[in-house]
Amino acid sequence: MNNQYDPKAVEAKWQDRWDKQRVAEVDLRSAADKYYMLMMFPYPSGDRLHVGHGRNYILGDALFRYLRMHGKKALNPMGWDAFGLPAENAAIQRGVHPHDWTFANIKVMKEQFRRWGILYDWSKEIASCTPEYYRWNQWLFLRMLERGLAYKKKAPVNWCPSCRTVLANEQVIEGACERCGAAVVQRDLEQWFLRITDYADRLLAGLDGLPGWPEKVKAMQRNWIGRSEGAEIEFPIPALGQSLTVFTTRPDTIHGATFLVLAPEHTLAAGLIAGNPERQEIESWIVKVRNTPRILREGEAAAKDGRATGQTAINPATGEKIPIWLANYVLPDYGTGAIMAVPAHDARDLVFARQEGLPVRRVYHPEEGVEEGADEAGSGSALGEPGRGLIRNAPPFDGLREGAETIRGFIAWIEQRGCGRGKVAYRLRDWLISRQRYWGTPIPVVYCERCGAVPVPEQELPVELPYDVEFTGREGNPLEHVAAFVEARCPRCSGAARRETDTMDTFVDSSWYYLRFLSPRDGSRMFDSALANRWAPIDQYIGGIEHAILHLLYARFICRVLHDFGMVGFEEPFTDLFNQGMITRYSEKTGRIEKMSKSRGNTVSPDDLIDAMGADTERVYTLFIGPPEKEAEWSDEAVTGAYRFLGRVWRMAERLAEAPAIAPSLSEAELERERHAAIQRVTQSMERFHFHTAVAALMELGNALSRALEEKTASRLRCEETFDTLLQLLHPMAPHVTEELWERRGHVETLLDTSWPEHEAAKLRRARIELVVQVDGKLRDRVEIDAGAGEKEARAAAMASPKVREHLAGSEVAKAVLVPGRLINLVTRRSA
RNA sequence: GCGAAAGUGGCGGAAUUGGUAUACGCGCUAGACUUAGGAUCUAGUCCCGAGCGAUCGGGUUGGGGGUUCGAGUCCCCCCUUUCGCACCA
Repeated sequence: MNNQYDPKAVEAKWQDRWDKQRVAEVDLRSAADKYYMLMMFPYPSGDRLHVGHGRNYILGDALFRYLRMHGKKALNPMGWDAFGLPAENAAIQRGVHPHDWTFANIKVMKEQFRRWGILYDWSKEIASCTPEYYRWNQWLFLRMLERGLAYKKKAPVNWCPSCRTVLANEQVIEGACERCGAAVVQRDLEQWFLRITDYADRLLAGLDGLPGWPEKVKAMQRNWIGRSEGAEIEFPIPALGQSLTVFTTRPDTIHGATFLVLAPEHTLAAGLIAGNPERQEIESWIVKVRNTPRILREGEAAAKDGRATGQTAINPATGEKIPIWLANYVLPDYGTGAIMAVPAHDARDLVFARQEGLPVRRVYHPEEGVEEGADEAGSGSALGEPGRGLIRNAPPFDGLREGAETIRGFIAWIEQRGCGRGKVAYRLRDWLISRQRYWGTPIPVVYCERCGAVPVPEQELPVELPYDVEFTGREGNPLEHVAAFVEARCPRCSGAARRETDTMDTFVDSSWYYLRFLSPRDGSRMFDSALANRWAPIDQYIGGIEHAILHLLYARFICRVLHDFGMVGFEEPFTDLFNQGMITRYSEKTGRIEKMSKSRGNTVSPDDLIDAMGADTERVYTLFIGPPEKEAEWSDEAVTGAYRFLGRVWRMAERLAEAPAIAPSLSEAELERERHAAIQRVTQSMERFHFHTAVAALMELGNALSRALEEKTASRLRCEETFDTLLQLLHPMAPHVTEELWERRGHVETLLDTSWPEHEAAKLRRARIELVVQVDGKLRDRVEIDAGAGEKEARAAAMASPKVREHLAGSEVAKAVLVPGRLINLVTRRSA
């Protein structure tokens, strides 16, 4: 007889059984109620999952099993976000085809999920790299193209002149190509965009209707959308016979605009420097700025660098001629790519004005008697604090106070004079979906010499990725060299045409996958709207904070597009969002505690851990490690705490026989109380996602039962009942060992099919309680008293305590505050 | 710089609504058992002081102030840390 806890055989047995019985499978049409949970769409990257990754899935599975025991057959599907750059890199570096590499990785990951004991509805499995899936990316693209939501424009890419290929941002290391080290340049290419900016306002407003989302994520999205109200103002340029439009949030400072600054990329730049004697120098400077990778240009307070164009514009408010400059600190794609510089009220403009010796003119002046700010840009740098100053020398606005009201007045005045209009600008840019890569969804367009860009007709979808491709990492997109793919017929005129070789950003795949899970094999449509409206939006989405912005914003955008197309009846795809914190661990490499990752060499392999202590141990520890929304440091030593706990539970099963048939005393009511208290605490903890306190409560119940067995204070029946409850409550965290012990206890039904226990309030009450006695708020004694005792009795019992008397000596009790069932506080007044 | 969150034993952390601070676990200490192990069990473990002792007294949730019979929790000021954003006009 072996009473050593050995999880290996037990876990294999139950994993096998869950697989065979397809326990997580949900019939979407007949399910009585709906609850749709979702884990992030994982990328099969080829690196084995480590225990840090496990947190997401283990958390989800604990929730799934918990719901299941509440009678909810939740839908928990899993699929693969299978396109992407690493597959292509693997092909280049190791000569494995991205397709084969990806599917090999998927197989490995599925096995890892299995070993964690995670239940997914695999009948709904999808992989975004299959034509059955990506044809609907193409279909959606065509619908968006029809409605002007997809369009093409020039945009810069990172270009390695030596490899003659496009690089992703992460392939550019300090301005150089990661492979060959050549200096990377910015090159303009015609690329496809989705018009997410049309939805900026709706995406922003929608955040207010998401109480189930973490504030942090909503704040990040608001920040990313970056809405700011202001005005567009026209500054006439007499020499060119046209005017320049700038965007400003501070039209009220227009009288202080002493020069204009354009981004070097601005379309008017060439015209403005045409007559400049230093034109050549300026042109090469422009090229230099443009070739600076965006990350460097925007990064860490890069020095301001500019050139005067030699031209002037007219400030429409003052009628003055002001110089026009080009400078790197003005971004080409925010606002109009041009600003009116007000150095007196803008810190950046001030720096630049001082550097170049440009004039500074104040609009707002401190009020009489108000201390003047430290420097001349003091006022105005803190917009939104009205009353910081008054306008002077700007008729007809003199005397107005800084604030939103004044700004509105200026906008009205500018509109009236016909030199501008109120305008809202967004930081959000349109979504660039073009990738010059093989391993992605081909964009369904062909280019015909006669007809131009022509969409591929719907009946010709999918445009399939060819399998036979050569991967060199050089000479651009491998697809360009596949003649059978590139050479096409124009759908309109049947003439010779060239197929688009750009593929789509993988965020397109992940922005609607949750809908495809509902009808994964439907070859006739993107998804089944009736099922989508029944099962979506997602009740609970669980994933990492790293997707707070891009993925979640794109998915919200696409959901609205589908809504506007009449395909779904809701605008928000994810009702409740939970972001689990990352698992960190000390890294030998860097000497710091960091996010667990392969590159930092601080991962812990679940395979080794499971071999040594079992998946249940990993699960319990992962849930016990701390509040799931916070970062948590993995401790190799602390894992043994979980292992010991499960071992104690395991051995307890045999010790149940030691309990006496009949309780020797009334003290077994205490065990019953502990059992109900545990039910209550675990349930409350689970509802709040506080799995760590749920585990703690179960450890306490285990300790209580262990004590009862040791001291033989409870009958066998009571001990068995307590043990069964422990197994039920522990099941979501440690499914294998609990099922096994449950079965060995002789139950026929599996634990997963039992219903979650409920606590009885009556069982939580004690007849006699310990009442804490405080004197002036300080704990002095505890007295035993009837639970239902009133203030009179409580006070009498408190006064009966010698310790309390001692502390009351020389004082009299002015009043007593009773918290029923908890404490009594005697407040003294010094005796006269 | 802006925004958000958080500071509790040697460590991870607990404490729905203001009501016994430090649950649970790790580590550590002592002991038991043992054909030595990363096994199991028992007891102890916030700090200071007194006592042979069961105990007793005092202090403690980053610092300071306030509200309250009572504050880890609420309010004000300060300090520190982490995360996110950052030439966004």
